Amino acid sequence: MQKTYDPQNIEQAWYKTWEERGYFAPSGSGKPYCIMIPPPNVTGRLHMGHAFQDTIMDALIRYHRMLGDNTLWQAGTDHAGIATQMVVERQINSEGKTRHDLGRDNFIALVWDWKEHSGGGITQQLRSMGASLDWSRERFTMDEGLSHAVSEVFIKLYDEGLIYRGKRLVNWDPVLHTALSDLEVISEEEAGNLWHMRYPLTNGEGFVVVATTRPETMLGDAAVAVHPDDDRYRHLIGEEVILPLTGRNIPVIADQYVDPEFGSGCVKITPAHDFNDYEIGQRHNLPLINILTIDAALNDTVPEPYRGLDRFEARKQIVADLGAQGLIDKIEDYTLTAPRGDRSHAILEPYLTDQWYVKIKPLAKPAIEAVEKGDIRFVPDNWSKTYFEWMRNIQDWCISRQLWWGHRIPAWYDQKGNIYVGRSEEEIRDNFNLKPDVELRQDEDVLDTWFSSALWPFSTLGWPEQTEELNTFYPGNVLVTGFDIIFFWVARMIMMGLKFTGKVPFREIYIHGLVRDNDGQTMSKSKGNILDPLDLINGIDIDSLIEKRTTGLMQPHLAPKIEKITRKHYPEGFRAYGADALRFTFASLASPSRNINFDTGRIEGNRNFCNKLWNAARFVLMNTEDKDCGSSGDNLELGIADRWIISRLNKTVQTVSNAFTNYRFDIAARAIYEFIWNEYCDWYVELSKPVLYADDASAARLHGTRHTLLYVLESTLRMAHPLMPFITEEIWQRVAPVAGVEGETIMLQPFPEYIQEEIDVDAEHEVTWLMSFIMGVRRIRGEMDIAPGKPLPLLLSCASDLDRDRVHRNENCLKTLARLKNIAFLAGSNDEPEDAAISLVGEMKLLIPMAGLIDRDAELARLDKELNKHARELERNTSKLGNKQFTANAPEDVVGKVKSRVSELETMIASLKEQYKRIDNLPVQQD
RNA sequence: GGGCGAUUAGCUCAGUGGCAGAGCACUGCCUUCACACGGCAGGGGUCGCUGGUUCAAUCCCAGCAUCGCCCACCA
Repeated sequence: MQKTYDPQNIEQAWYKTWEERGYFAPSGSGKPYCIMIPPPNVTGRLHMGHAFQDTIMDALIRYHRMLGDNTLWQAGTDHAGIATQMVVERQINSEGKTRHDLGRDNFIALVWDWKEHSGGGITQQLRSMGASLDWSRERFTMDEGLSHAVSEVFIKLYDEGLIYRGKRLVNWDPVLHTALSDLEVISEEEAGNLWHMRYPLTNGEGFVVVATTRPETMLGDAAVAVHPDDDRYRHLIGEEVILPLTGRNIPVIADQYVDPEFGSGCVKITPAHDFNDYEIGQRHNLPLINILTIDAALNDTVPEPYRGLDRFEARKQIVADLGAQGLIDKIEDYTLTAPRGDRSHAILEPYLTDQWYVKIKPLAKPAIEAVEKGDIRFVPDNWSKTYFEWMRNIQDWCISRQLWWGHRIPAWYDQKGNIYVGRSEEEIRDNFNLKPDVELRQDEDVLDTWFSSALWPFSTLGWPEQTEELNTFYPGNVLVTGFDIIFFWVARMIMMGLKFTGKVPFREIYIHGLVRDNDGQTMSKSKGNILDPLDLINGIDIDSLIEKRTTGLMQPHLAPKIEKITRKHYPEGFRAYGADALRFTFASLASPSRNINFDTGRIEGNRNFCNKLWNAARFVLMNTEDKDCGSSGDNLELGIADRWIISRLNKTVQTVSNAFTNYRFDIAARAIYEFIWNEYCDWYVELSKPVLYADDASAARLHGTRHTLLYVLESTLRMAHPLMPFITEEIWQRVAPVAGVEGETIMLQPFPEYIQEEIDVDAEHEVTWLMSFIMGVRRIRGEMDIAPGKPLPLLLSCASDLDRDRVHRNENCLKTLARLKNIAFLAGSNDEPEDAAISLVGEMKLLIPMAGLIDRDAELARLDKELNKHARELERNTSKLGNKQFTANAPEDVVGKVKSRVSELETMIASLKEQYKRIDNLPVQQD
C-alpha cells in the first residue's frame, strides 16, 4: 500500500467493478428494503443538496444490504417539464428560432434527442458519490410505462369526478405562457407605490378615493366596494361612479371583505385580475372584464390608446393621464408582496383561463389520517405539524400547463366543446360511439411535472400491472427528502399512493436539513458561494474555481467581489478530498437540524481521518502479512488490550447500529471516528507494539495480538463501509484474506453484529487505569519539559494490591508507552524523594525523581493548578453533601457517587499538598 | 396575521435534569521504525437575557431579545 491515502487512485475503479458485477441489484432473498430516489431533473447537475441526500440514502441502502435484506434503491430521473423545455428552447433561441418555428412535434423530438445525448449527466455524478442505485431498473418519468400510469390515474380520477376542468383565475406566467399551481408562486417583498385615485360620482357629489398597487388594472374595474357598516360611505352604497379613462359607470357596493382602516376604506374591484376581487365579483354578480393578453399586455377591451401596451408601460401612461385630469389624490411609497414564478421569476398575473384541477380534499383526508394513525412516521416527528397544517388547508391543485414537454392531457374535444377523457382517440370513439365524421382534437396542455412524480413510488415498480416488484417493494421503507418539497411531492405521493394502491407509499419519511455555506447562507450563483461536490471529490485549483464561479453570472458586475471572497476563503482551491471524506462529512453534519452549514474544515479533517485509517491498515498488514496469526483457536492468547479493544468494538457496533436505525448519521459517524482514531489507533495499536516487538513474547500472545489487530480492523471496515464505501473496500480487499475472511466484496459482507459476550468490563477498567497511568507520566514529561525520548525512572507509592497486580501484568506496556527506565514500589510515603514530580492514578502516586534537576517554579505552578482544580470540585461536592435537601431527595446512587468522589478528592488533595510543601521546601537553586 | 425553528469555545456544530464536548483554528514540545493528512501535552465557555419549577437547570416551564424559515387574499 502507498504511504499516503489517495482517493483518486481507488474510487472510480471500484465503482465500475461493483456496477459490472451487478452488486447493486436486489439479492432476491431476505426481507425487502426499498428506497425510491427522489428523481433528480434530467437536466440537473449534482449539487450539495443531492450529494447530502444521496449519501444518507446510500448509507441506509448499504447498511441494509449488509444486514442481508433484499435491498432495492430505485434509480431514475424526472422529465422536469418547464426546466427541460427552457433548456432546449434556449438552445433553439440561440440559433435565432423559436419553438413555434419548429412546431410541437418537431420540438418534442428535439427534446428527446437532447435527453438522449445531454440529459442524465447527473446519473454519472451519482456514481462518483458511490451511490449504489440499481441502474438496471432506471426509470424516467416520461417512459412508456410511467406515462401509462399517468394516464390511468388521470382517467380514473376524472371518471370519479376528482379531476375537473374549470374557468377561473390562475397564477399566470406571462413569460412562460402557462398556468402555475399555488406552490410554484414565490411571494417576495418589493418596494412599490400605493396610488390613490379619484373616481367621480355620477350624482355629481364629488368622488371616492380608491388605493391600488396596480393602477393599470383599473381599466378592468367592475365596482367600488366599501364596508357595509362604514358610516363615511354608507350613503354611497347603490350609487355609481364614473370609471375614469373608460367612461363606464360602475356601482358602489357593500362587502364585509373591505377593511375600513386601510387606505381610504374604498376598494376598486377588478374581478378578472385579482383573487379577492374575483370572490367579491362572484358574490355580487359583477362582470369579469379581462384586460390582458397572455403576455400581460393590454388587450382590445380597453380604450384604444392603451391597447397593446405592456402592463408596466400602461401603468405609467394611466397614472400620467389620471394625473392630467386631476384624478390622482396622492402617491405613497409602499412595500408590497409581488408574486413571481419560481422558474421564470416573472411577476405573475391572476388570469382567467380554462384549466384542469384535482379536487383535492377527498384525497387529502385519508392522507392526513395515515399520518395521524402512525401508518407513516415523520423523522423528526415535528414535520408532521407542517404536513397537517398544509393538508388541512389544502386548495384544489391546478395540474394543466401550457407547455409542450410533458404528459399530454388525455382529453379530447369535439366541435361542440364536449369533453371526452380516455386512453386514446380510438378508445374514445369506441366508448362513446362517435361516428368517424365527428372531429376530435386532443387537449393541447400537458400535466404538471409533479403529477407524475406523485406516482413515482408505484409507477416505477410497474403499476398498474400487479408486478412481482410491486408486491415485493411497495410500500417502500423510507422516503429521504428535504423539507422544501413536503408539499410539492411528499404529500402528493401519500395521497396518490393511498388512492391507487390502498397502501401508504412508505412507512417513514426522513426529513433532512438543507445544505448551506458555512455562514448559513443558501448557496447561489449570485452570492458566488456555490460548492460543487465534484470539486470537493476531485479537487480544483483556485483559478478554475474562480472561473467557474464568475462565468455566466446574471449580474456580471459581481464577479470581482466573488473572486475576492473566493480567494480569501480558499486561497489554494480544493485538494481532492475524495467521495469518502465528503460522504463522511455529510454524515457527521446530518444532525436533526434544518440547516446543514457545510464547513470545508470538516471535510479536510475527514480526509485526514481516511488517511489515518489507511495508515492503521498499513501498520496491521506490515505486522500480519506473511506472519503466523494463529488462525486456530487453541494457540491464541488474548491480553488485556486485546480484550479491551474487542469490547470497545462491540460497544461501537451497538452505537452505530442504533444510530442507523434512528437516522442519526451524525452519531454513527462520530462513533466510528472516535473508535478508529481515539481507541484503535491512539491506544490499541500502541499497546500492541510492545507485544509485537518484544523479544520474549510467547507465540500465543503474538498470535492473539495479530489476530486481534486483524479481527478488529476487518470488522471496523465493515462497520464503516456504509459511510465510506471506497476506502473500506480497497483496504478490505487486502486485509480480508490475511484475516481469513472470504468474499468478493465488502459490500456483500455482513454488517458486524453486537456480541454481548465480548463486552469485557474488567478489561475496560484495567485499560482505563493503564491510560491514566501513562497520561500521568506524559503530563509530567510535558510540563517539566523533559525530552520525549528520555527513559525515566518511576517510583510508585500508596499502591493498592490491585495497582500492584496491574503494574506487574502490564509492566512491559507501561514502560514502552510511558518511556520508563524502570518502575519501583516504595514501602511508604516516608521513602518518597524530596524532589520528585508527582501525578496521581486514583490514590496511587506516580513519582519521577528529578535528581536536583526539577524546575521548582514550574512544578509548583503545575501542582497549584492541579490543586485548584480539585479544590473547586471538592468544594462543589461537599456543599452538596452539606445540603440536607440533597441527601434526602437525590437518588441514592447520585449521593453515593458524590460521597466517594469527595473521599477520593480529599486523598488526592492531601497528596498534592504534601508534595507542594516538599517542593516548596527545596532549596532555591543558585545559578 | 398564523405556524415552526435557532441562540453552547475564535469558526462550524454535537450534547445531557447530577464534573460542559468534537472537528477546524490556537500555544508548547517532537521529523520516535503506520500516519507531519502525524504524535504528545496544553489554553480557551456567565451554555442569548430575566424569572419560575427542582435538593440540583445549559437541559423542563413562562416571558423577553436577536436571527431565520414556512404558510396566509388586506387593496
